[in-house]
Amino acid sequence: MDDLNTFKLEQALGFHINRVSYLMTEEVEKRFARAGLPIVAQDFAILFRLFSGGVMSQAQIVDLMMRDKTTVTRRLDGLVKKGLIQRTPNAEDRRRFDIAITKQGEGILDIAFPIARGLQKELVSNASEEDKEITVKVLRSMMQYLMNERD
Amino acid sequence: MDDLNTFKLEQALGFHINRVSYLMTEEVEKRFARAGLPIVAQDFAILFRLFSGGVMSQAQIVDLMMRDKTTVTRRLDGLVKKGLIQRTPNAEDRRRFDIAITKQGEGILDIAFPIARGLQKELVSNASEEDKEITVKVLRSMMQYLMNERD
DNA sequence: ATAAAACAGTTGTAATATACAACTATAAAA
DNA sequence: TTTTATAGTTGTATATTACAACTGTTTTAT
Repeated sequence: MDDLNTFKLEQALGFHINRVSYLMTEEVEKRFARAGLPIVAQDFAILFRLFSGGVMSQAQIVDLMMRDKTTVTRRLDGLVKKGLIQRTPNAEDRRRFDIAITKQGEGILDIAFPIARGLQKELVSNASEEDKEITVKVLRSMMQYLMNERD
Repeated sequence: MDDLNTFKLEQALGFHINRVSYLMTEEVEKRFARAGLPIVAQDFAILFRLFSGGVMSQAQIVDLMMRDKTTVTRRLDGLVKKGLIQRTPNAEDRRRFDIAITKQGEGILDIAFPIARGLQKELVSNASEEDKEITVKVLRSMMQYLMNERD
């Protein structure tokens, strides 16, 4: 079951996780586009974090996104250009910017959130509460292991 | 629980799936690189499919990878250049190529497979057999839903 | 039988995503 | 006060991806 000759991809957890992740992102972005929203999934994640968590530094967003700071700089540039977030110099530390979602960004989020949330619900509509909880539990423990491996 | 103001990302299934997918790919590629393997996760998937499924056309690989045919052409170009697969003109249909893994490709797969499989096992080492099965079941139903949405 | 449509694959090109190296400016530590 | 660390940007390079347009081949329709 576990060697190269007998292993079946179709029953491997990792295979399913990657595929669902890919398809889910593709589908939510298709729906965003259909609704005329000028954002991709990553943008949505940033906007949502800023909405719930409030003002953040770019370094904090780097941690959340797990991308290089230069990558984050440029993605935030894009969101600023679209008017969805704003950079304000931080008062205490003049190296920093405070990144905040704008009213316009909130307007986008108001439309994007039900779309993303709706897809999620559709996807697990035939799974029991218990099964969903178990799935999250398993995924969370995988995540924790991977985060430890990371540093 | 389900509106923009009260929703918690940390208990959302979609969030975990995306994050685990990202971290898992990153980690397996780090381990491939450490072992001196000249492949990324996508290459591994192709090599593995060719090994288990035998010779395929590029169109079949397109379906498996869920990428545009031009993208697949170029990724296969890379694998041919590395000597890990080979293209042979198909005998019956002269538009087609038969794509096959080479001896050298199998050599790489012999090293890559235990690495990928080992990581998978580490990741779910503290989950029960039952919980793993439930997780695969949930993911598979999500996948099916998304595949239906697709066309 | 032949014209039209579909299919398999490639090439040109452009967009997007990503990060490393090197940099500026500022703050914290020695 | 000198050194080191932090926050963020810019230059540059690479990888991934796909659309449009193309060639050649096979299948379908007329």
